[in-house]
Amino acid sequence: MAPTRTAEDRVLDALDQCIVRWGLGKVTIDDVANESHVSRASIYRMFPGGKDVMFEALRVRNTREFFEGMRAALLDSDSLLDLTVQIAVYATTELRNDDNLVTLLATEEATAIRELTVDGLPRIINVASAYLLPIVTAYVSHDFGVRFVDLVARLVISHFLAPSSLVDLGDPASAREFFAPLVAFIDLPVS
Amino acid sequence: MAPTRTAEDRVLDALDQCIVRWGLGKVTIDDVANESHVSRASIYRMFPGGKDVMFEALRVRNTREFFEGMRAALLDSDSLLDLTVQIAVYATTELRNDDNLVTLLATEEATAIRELTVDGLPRIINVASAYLLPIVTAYVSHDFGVRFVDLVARLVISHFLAPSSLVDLGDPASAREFFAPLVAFIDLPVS
DNA sequence: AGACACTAAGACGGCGTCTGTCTCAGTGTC
DNA sequence: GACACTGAGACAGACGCCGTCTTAGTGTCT
Repeated sequence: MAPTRTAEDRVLDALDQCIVRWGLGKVTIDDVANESHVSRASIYRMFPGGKDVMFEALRVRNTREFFEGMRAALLDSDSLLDLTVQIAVYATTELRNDDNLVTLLATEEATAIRELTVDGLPRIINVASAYLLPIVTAYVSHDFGVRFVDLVARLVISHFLAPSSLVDLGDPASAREFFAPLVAFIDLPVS
Repeated sequence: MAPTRTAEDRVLDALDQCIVRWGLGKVTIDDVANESHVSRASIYRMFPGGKDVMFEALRVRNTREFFEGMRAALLDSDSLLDLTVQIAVYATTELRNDDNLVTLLATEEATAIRELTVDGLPRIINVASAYLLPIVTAYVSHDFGVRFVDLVARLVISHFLAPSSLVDLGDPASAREFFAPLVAFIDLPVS
């Protein structure tokens, strides 16, 4: 109830609530307006383009918050492998514990999968780069870091959607075993 | 998955699922058809009149199951007061523990309240009479029993929707204290 | 085999709801 | 008083849902 919460934040919070209650496909602008106590007109002023833009804004906010939480949770690492394992384990665990996401996968599977692959993955990778590149570049070059973050993001999401019998990225030991060969050839401890 | 489950049961189960997922007001016949794997045409054949009739069928089934559960849970009683307390406590507890109902009251309050008052109460009282009259008439006449079941049903629902500071019908002692004066003048142990 | 009952699939018109844009009146701030 | 912003609501158009209907396909009887 802090008055510092912007109107946009209140609308996006309301949208989130509506999605939880009624599912992605059933939310209307009127629902969000009622829930947020912001008029429909103001919502359209806030998100020119309407529903799609508002939904995209929520996804961007959620993605940001996801990686903010990750950055706050990362401990000091002594190698790229160590850092990668921390990232993969945190991300996998968070995804598995995200009740909204799990519900979405159960009730609106097609939409949820698109959001984690074709539709949403580019944005996820962009945000991941913004948050993780400064950390990753402690071990590798910028250009390599970009490709490495891209790779890890894809692998984590893929293993979340379709768990492998060979590896559990939610388990540190298993994740380490999995990533070791991938980073071995450039894993240089920071002297 | 028992093959004995009728198509109607499967449709009503699907409807129940859809309501849980999407809320009363957002369920479409197509949702139910997909969820139940019964075609839309068959649903209309099954419930002539469409959506309203199907919803009413589910409410009837739910009400029946509620009172079947109650009848199975009732222990032998030695007086009308004792029986009344058992009924009130069971009903109140069940209502409070009904997750679907609680969710409905949180997200679609207006509809949920109508369902427990103006719209649904006549049906509830009818079913309550059908299940409880045979038991109640151990202590009182048929005509009095009808009016008594009606009275108890109204009181339980009223106290569920608007809890009183004077009495908690979920608590046996409190319920006994509350009902004692109401049944005192006709409470005749079955000699 | 043929008659019968039943179902899934989907086309159809009608209607209600949602969308996105707009106007207008009210409020608070310089 | 000028300005920026908001809520309320009208509006046309699009869309989705409803309820009915037809058609083709399946399984069960005699």
